[in-house]
Order: sequence, then C-alpha cells, then structure tokens
Amino acid sequence: MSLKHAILVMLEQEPSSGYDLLQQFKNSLGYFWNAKHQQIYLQLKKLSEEALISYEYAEQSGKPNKKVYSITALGRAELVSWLSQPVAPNRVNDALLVKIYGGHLAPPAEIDKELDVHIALHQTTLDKLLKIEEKYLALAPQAQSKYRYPYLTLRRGIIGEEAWLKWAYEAKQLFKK
Amino acid sequence: MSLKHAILVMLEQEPSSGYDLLQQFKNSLGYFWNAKHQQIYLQLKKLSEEALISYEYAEQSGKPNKKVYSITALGRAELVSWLSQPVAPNRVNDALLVKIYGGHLAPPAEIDKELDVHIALHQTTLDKLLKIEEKYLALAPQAQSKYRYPYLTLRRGIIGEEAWLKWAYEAKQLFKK
DNA sequence: CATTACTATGCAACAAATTGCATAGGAGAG
DNA sequence: CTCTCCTATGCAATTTGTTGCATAGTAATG
Repeated sequence: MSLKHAILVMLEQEPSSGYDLLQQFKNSLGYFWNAKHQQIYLQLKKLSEEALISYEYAEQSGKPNKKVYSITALGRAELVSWLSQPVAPNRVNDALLVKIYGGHLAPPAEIDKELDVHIALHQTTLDKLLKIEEKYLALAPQAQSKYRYPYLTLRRGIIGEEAWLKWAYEAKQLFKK
Repeated sequence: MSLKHAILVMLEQEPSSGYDLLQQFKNSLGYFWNAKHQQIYLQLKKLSEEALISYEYAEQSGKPNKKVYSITALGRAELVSWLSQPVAPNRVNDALLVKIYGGHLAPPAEIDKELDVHIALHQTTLDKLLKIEEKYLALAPQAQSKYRYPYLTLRRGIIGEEAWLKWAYEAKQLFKK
C-alpha cells in the first residue's frame, strides 16, 4: 500500500487537490506511479481521517472549486518513518509480454501492428519526459538542487523509455526474419 | 485480469503444475509476470472449473505428488481470442522511485545503501537472464525458431535490467555531488 | 442553445492481490 | 531424532484496485 506514501510525498512537495494529483500521475509521474481518480479521492479521504493531511476549500474563478490538501506534521512523520524502511523490489505484470510470449498463436502482422501502437505510446511518453528534463536543465543551479531527487526519478523514466523503444525496434527486426 | 492468460500461455507451451508455474515466475519470467502461490492455485482451480484447462495427478518418487495441468481446446480458443484483442499499456507502480522522489527527507547515505541493495537484486536477475540467453543461443536453429517468441520477451528482460542498472549507477554518481 | 470537452469530486459494487494460516511428505545437516 | 529447507497444495480474511454510475460548474464550438 504505497499509494498512501506516493500521495504524501507529492503533498510534501506542494499542496494539491485530488485533481492536481491525478494530472501529475497522468502527465509526468505516470512512469512510476499510476492511480485512477476514484482511488486518489478515496485515499485522500482516508489520509485526512488519519490526520496525516488536512485540506481547505479553494475558490476558483472559471472552474469548479477544489479541496487543496496539505501534509500535516503527523503526515510528515509517517512519511519519514516509511522512508527509513526498505522498500520491496518492484513487481512487474506486463500483459504485452505475455502476448508476445504466446506470439506463435497469432498472425505475426497483428503483433507487429500492436507493437507499433505501443511504440507510439512510449515515444510520446519519452518526448514528454525529455521536455520536462529540458525545463529542469534550464533552471538556475539553486532550483535544480531543490528538485534533485525528482530529477533522479525523471532520469529513470527517460532511460527506461529509451530502453523500451530500443527493445521494440530490435523485436521488429527479429520479426522480419 | 491477465494472470489467467499468463497461465494459459504457459500451459500452452508445456503442461505444468502450480508449483512449476510458480518456479517459472520466480526464476525466469519474473521480469514480466509475478504472482504468489495462492493466486496461482486459485486461478488454476477457476480455469479448471471453466474447462479451459484440465489436470491429472502425477506421482513422483522422493517428492510429494503433483497435479499437472494442461490447456484444453476451449482454453486454446480463449487464448487465441485474447491474443487478437489489443492489450492495455503496462501500468507501473514503483515504490523505490516514490522513495527517491522524496529523498530529501532521508539521509543520503541511507538511500545510497538502499540503491545498492536493489542494484544487487537487478544484477542477479540480469545474470540469470543472460545465462538463459546463452542456453538459447547454443540451441540448434530449429529449436531456436521454436522459442523465438519467448526469446523476444527474454530480450526485453535483459535490455530492461541493463537500463535499470545504467540508471542506478548514474543516480549514485549524482548522489556524490 | 445544444453538444462536447474539461475541471472537480464522490459512492457502491465487484474483481484481484496480499497476508495469514494450515497441512504434509521427504531430504539433508548436525 | 530434531530442526530446517524444499516440494506441493489449499482456504479465509483483508486490503487494493477497477468498473460503473452520479453530480455539477464553466468554456468553446457550431
């Protein structure tokens, strides 16, 4: 259960609404954390009940109002405690690879086509991440220093996506034989 | 829900017991599919009830007996049908990256130490995969051809692990500054 | 002024995964 | 001959995650 801690870590950096968090998961952090809006709102409610976060209503003009959550001292303590515990290695469940594993049961052209779809997705993600990196590298050294750790995770995203694409093109080559 | 299809795809290649499947997940396929034994046995039961797989008892000497499952014609049809549907892109939830994202809240030495632990794990996995690749490359061309598709997924594992390690060493470098 | 898209939040039902517990035979170490 | 490890299977309770449904304000398009 580290959706809890993913949210705490994000709120520790900046108070946000559920919708804000959702956008961050979708746009920039999706390469290391994914959650649906229902899950986020529910978790925010729970964290709020545990007093690990608090919220206040923020009025907006031209948009519906939102609930902006902030981490509390208790929440920060919980986060620090969690950070001191070792985390279990990441478990992967990748349906595309299951499909390829059984590829001999499907027409090669179909798998090739599906690979293309996923290549497009990963390329889009990579482009997005590279743009974020550009912005980071354009920051003043002090600001860079502030986002040092998030930048490390960004690098993971970039290297990971590049590797994925490298594999995909290799796979397509092997298909032609 | 593609544990179902992960199992079907493996049984399609070779009849196996729940324990066999568990070992495969643990030892070679873990880089793209993970499941606990409870999950596997339960799923086997369900698949068996749906008549997508069948089983017979196999007596062993020196070891407890096992139930060896095989895919049925119905199961193969279900699998082929699933293969023709596009799969959703893989969703990642990586707690280690959450931790690093909030790294400024923990002592750098601790994170560095944790990185080392994970580096060791990934290196072990990579070594394992490279050994499997060696075996594959030593096969006769005909046998290679038979395992063409599983080999593609193996390549994904290798490229993925190499990229992970590349990132980890880069991250450690950035830590020193 | 109707439709669509985006912002913003939430509940309820269901499915899937994890954790805890349980059993049981055999092998090897000390 | 006891303890530990490995093989082998399974149920029950709990926690997480997904799917479906619902509401509501604003903006832009036609």
